[in-house]
Amino acid sequence: MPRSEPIKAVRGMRDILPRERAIWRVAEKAAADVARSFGYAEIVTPVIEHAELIERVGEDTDAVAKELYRFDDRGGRHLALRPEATAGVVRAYFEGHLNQEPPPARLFLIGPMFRYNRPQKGRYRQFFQLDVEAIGSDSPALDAEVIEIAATWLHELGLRELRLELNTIGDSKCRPAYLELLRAYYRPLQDQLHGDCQRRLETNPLLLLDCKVPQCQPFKVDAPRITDHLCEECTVAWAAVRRLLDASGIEYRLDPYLVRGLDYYTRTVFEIYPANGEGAQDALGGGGRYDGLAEAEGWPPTPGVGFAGGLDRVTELVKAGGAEVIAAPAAEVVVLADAGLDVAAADVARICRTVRSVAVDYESKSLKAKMRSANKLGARWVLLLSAAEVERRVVQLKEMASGEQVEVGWADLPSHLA
RNA sequence: GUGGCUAUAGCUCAGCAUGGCAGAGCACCAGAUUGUGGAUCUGGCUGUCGAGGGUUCAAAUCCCUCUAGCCACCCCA
Repeated sequence: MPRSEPIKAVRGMRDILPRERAIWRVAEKAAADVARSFGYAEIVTPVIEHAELIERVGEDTDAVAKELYRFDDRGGRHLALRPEATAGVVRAYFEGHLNQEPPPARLFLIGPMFRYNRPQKGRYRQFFQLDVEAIGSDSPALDAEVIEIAATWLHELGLRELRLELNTIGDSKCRPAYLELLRAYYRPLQDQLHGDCQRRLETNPLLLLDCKVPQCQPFKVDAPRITDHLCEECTVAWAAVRRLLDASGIEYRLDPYLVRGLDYYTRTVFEIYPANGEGAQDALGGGGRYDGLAEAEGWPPTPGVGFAGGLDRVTELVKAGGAEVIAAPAAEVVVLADAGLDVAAADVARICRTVRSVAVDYESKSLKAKMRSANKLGARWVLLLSAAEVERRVVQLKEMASGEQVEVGWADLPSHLA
């Protein structure tokens, strides 16, 4: 019989198998617990959004320009798989009338994001993020709060050796003038910049500071710094964020070259890395303030600040840190019945299920083989069932760890397993 | 998107320079042990050698294309 190639997972997509799922559950639970402890409520938004929502919000960023999953549906709508969560959460904030509630709306979301880039370890086309957003307030205290949530989450997971990079990129009041200064500084040097940077000089000069191409590095040192050209409000906010972080004991490093690829960010920007990680795909999270986003989406101007952390990388790091997350056995009790006793086995399992997770071994194998399987699965007890025992409504209850075995009536099983 | 490395049993890999019967360990199955797991011993099963094409009497081995994984760049989570 001709066999065709088995169908494999799509490039860049991966399965989280049961044994890995345990560590993910720990990371997700810590995320939800920490977010809730700061008064953040969970929200779920669609994976699919109008392409325009995504595109309006970050035209010149790689995530949108080169890595967006775009497609048209059967109705001819131009759609996209979300590459990040903020745009959708802000949309939901207005559509769900959360702007009618006392500001700020404190929200968190855990879910998959999609970017069409070249897969590598720690970089997948579908990846999972914890997203935390505080929408409706321009208080710099919320910038610090969001950072504290991020730091607390990672700390809870045992990740202590971290580096928090912090910067401000001004706002619509002071940034335009600064960008002109930056352009004026770089224009005479244009020929010496690499291709992308030459183009960005006019479209998005802030990205010049973030460039890592060697030939562009020498010019950064003398480039004008935004922190020297902030407006009054931004100066005050910048000082407040740092004061609050200092008070909370969170260490950070000022990085004048840290900018965000997305256009809607204002003022605070930050990224979190493992302290000693020299690898490339190692950013654990990042975020910042996006006071221009709501307006870019066509909603009333509304400030906001948020954080996105990568679950894939965080779980990887927790694992690498040697944290033992032992997956609980799929079933605590396994029923091993002789052939033809499936109905009785299911009955017994049903009784036990009131107090323990129970699986029945329906395979036609020797008892020895079934014992081996139960042992491998990590079962705490096995129940042995023969025709004669079914007749008498009893089972042999064996505790695996001690090897002790007793005969128990079916009705008494729950109390023996409690 | 650019450059490089890799792909052989369910898993980890050897075999490939110099073409000549498809291998090992682990896992799995069975027995040693007459319904009873873990340790040990014995035996057994398992393959389109990633896919497609080319060279050759002969290809896992040499050549080309594709696909996928990994590494660096890039980007970021």
